[in-house]
Amino acid sequence: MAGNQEPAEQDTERKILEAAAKVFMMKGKLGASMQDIADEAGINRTLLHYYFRNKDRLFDKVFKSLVTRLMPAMVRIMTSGRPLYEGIEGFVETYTDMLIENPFLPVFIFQEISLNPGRMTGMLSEMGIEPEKVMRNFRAELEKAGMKETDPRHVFASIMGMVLFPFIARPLFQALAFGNRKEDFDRFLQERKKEIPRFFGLALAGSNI
Amino acid sequence: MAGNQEPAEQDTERKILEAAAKVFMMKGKLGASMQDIADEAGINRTLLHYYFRNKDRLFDKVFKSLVTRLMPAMVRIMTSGRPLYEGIEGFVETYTDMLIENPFLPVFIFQEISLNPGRMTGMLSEMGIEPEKVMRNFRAELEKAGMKETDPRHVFASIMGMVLFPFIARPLFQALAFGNRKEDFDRFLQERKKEIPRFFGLALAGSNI
DNA sequence: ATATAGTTAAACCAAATTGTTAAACTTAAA
DNA sequence: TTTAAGTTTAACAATTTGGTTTAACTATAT
Repeated sequence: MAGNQEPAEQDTERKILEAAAKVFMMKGKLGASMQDIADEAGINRTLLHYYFRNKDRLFDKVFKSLVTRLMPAMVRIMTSGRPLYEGIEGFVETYTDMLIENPFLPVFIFQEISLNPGRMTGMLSEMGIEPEKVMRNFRAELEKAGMKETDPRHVFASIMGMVLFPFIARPLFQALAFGNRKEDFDRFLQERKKEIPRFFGLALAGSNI
Repeated sequence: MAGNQEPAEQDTERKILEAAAKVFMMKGKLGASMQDIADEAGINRTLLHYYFRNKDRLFDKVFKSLVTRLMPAMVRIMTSGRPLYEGIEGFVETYTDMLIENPFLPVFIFQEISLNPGRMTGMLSEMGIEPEKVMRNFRAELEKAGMKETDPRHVFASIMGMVLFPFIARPLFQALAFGNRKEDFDRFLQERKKEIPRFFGLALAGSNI
């Protein structure tokens, strides 16, 4: 074929998706204009439509890719196969690092699934995630670790909440508890990788007396 | 003065604010139109401008009132004066109940402070909240309870995260872990009032061996 | 050299939304 | 009954935005 600029084509598409993800995350779906995204990507607005037809289709692509980035880690904790404490330690570490790289991700995702809850259900099965199976695995892990009597969903909600809170509440929390000193907050996030597992270790110890 | 319909006037203003809060929470600031709010309040759109001039002023009023509703409970936990465990128990209970009444509140608030972080700092001092003082109190409480070596901010982040997570992730979490059975999810929220304090009790026991 | 995908520029339309204005109507207080 | 605040209706201007179209330009593979 003639005129095949494959590298440029792929590069542009990637550039657009990256720019769109950034802008969508920072301004929300409605707050972000196609022009904003074009500017961020350093291209013409017409080209956006050339590649992705319209805003909805672009947003869907971006959103799906972000969710699939967020979810696997979330599932991994429940299917790790390692002893609970180490499983938690590994999960908290990698998940926290991922969130440090994408600080706007959680608020963005949760806002969007709150505005459009119907979209999720289908997306989960598309990703090959089977809730019952995941939950059964997780329960088995907990029993191995000696937390027989605890509903695994409570443990799961606690872990997720503990990891996510600083990111979700960041501007408020950073102002309230760190006098808006970003460095202090960042150090806190690093500490948290040890502190959350330690906390679960204590609870396990307490329950095994 | 002539033509003083004070009751009607107050009633309308209240109706508008309630409607606006509901619509803003469900659709976000940008997703909500003045017409939506007028419809929800059962009044004419013109009247909205008559009372609140423009969308920004209306939104500010609503947002401030929602934040002041959300914050005091958040501060109370750190200044309760009761022994830690009971303090946590009471906080989790009242906070959870409040969130059950306002399920969209957290996502809405955190989205908005994420989009407009600057607004918060001023709002905090307006509300008479002094971060340092609150934090000092909380640290004292923790020491009394025997958690001397723990940074109070970690405990705070953990409690808040554990309480908030089910609400923030609701559509996703409810689908993943409860097969979208609302009743099961609601029961889970009730259980959580006991489960979170129990968890902290275990951790305390573990740390005091 | 030419055909073609990629890209830009410019102009444009259509829809939605905010905010404003003027006029009329309602109701209750004075 | 008059007055004035509260309220509705209708219409309008201004702006933003998404989306489309057309023509031109670029670079490259054939």
